[in-house]
Amino acid sequence: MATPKTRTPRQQVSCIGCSTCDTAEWSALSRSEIEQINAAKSSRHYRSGDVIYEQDEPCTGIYCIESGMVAVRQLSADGTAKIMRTVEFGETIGYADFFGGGKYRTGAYCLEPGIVCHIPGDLVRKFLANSPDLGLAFLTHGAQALHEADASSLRQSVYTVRLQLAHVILRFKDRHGTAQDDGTILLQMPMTWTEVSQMIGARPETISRALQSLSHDNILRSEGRRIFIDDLDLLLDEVERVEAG
Amino acid sequence: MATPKTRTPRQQVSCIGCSTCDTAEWSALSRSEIEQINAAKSSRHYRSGDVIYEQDEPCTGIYCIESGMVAVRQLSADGTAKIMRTVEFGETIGYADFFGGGKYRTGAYCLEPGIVCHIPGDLVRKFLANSPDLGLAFLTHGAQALHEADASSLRQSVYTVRLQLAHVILRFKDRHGTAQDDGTILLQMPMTWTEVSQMIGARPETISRALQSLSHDNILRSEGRRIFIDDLDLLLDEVERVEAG
DNA sequence: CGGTTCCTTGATAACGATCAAAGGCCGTGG
DNA sequence: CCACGGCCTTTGATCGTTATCAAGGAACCG
Repeated sequence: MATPKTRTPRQQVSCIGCSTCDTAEWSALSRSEIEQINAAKSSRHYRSGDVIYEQDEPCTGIYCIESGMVAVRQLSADGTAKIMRTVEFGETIGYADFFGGGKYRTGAYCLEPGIVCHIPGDLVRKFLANSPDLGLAFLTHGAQALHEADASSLRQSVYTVRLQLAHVILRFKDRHGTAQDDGTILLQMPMTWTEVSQMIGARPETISRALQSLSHDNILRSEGRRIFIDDLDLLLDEVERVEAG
Repeated sequence: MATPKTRTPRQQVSCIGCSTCDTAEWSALSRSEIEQINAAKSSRHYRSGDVIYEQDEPCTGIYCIESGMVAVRQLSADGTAKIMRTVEFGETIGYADFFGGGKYRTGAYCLEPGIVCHIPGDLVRKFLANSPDLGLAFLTHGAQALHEADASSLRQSVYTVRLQLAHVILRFKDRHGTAQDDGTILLQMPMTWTEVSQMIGARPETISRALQSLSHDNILRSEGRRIFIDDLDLLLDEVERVEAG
């Protein structure tokens, strides 16, 4: 039984029945193994902006998102940050860095308040040595992440900022959008526009102008972090015109 | 014992003693398992430009590069290609797509003539189910690939084309460069400049101009696909000035 | 040889970055 | 409760980089 998407934040959560354990990789584990994780893990509530782990820190283990939304970012040497991906409840992060070497090569912090659990590295390694299924699950997840990274990189090469913005909005629409009575879709952005600019690899000013441009074409209206998608078809066209040639 | 880097292309190769089997993931397998692979695999010689597998084709297995250099590319809907990474002998490709879903989400073709072996998917799956070590090896390799994709994406966001070009040249220098008597380094590019432009996500004209610009600053000279790096320090500075802040 | 692909160069335009400034929103502390 | 400071957002003006279009020449292959 899936845990409902909206949940009241709890300080202490159990792996038993946790949405993360029902999803993806952890479902490969037996009940008794999950209980071992439950005993060894530590969970903590994070507020918006709280850092889960920092780039270049040594890896201590991996993290499960119980609730909230997390940004995975990479810092350039000159200090500018790029958000590589966002992760929501049910997903595991830090495993690629964990397997790839001793250090976190990306950082992670919370966009929305939420609960994140830490699973010690030893335990992961131990289970992995016995359970090929768990390894395969991580492999599948990692392959998906790689594909999305590639796709994102491709978009960055060929899309204008306006197009990339449309793409981002459509992505979030699926998860965070709610249909209104008047047929428009209300979308509460889960991050600041500055952070959106870091996802796309542009400047905040450029995002602001791209938003303005979409607004001018009567595709949407924005009020702060809220967006009203007036003409979803136009927005879809915007992206599909390029994606479908 | 590692097989020497330069090898004469052979039509038929054995996995026993093959450089690929000594490296990375396959070293996790026992001798008898490698012999099974040897019996089931098929190897083939590819010329420059020959396609190993095409995007959107169903996955039949994974490929080991025995010799030569391979480009992994992704096609945009409008037909423009982006080279996501290049792979050389000893590495395995296609595994991420294999684990990630039924279809190849990237395409692969040879930049240089070489021998590539195909290992049927069933066999991979079978070994993977029994050998956690093999899974872990793929996991490690995949994590590395993801990290490199992230790093490349970050560079694309913050570097100018000239800087990215300098970075690419330095990458290839390590593998393909040879020191000359006069202190310069001779580098034979393993791909066309148009392909370099596809790696970087720029137009060929822009690469040509960036090359011109580096040339004008007495950092290097280019003659066709050959580059003479006159001032390696300047070239390193070019990149480090940004990487080291 | 003839055709193709690749490379180069020039002129121009589009896009996004940069710099600067002002207003809004929010949390903090007086 | 209000004032303050900080961060986010917006807008304008300008500049730099890269794309685009076009055409000529070189290299390569059948």
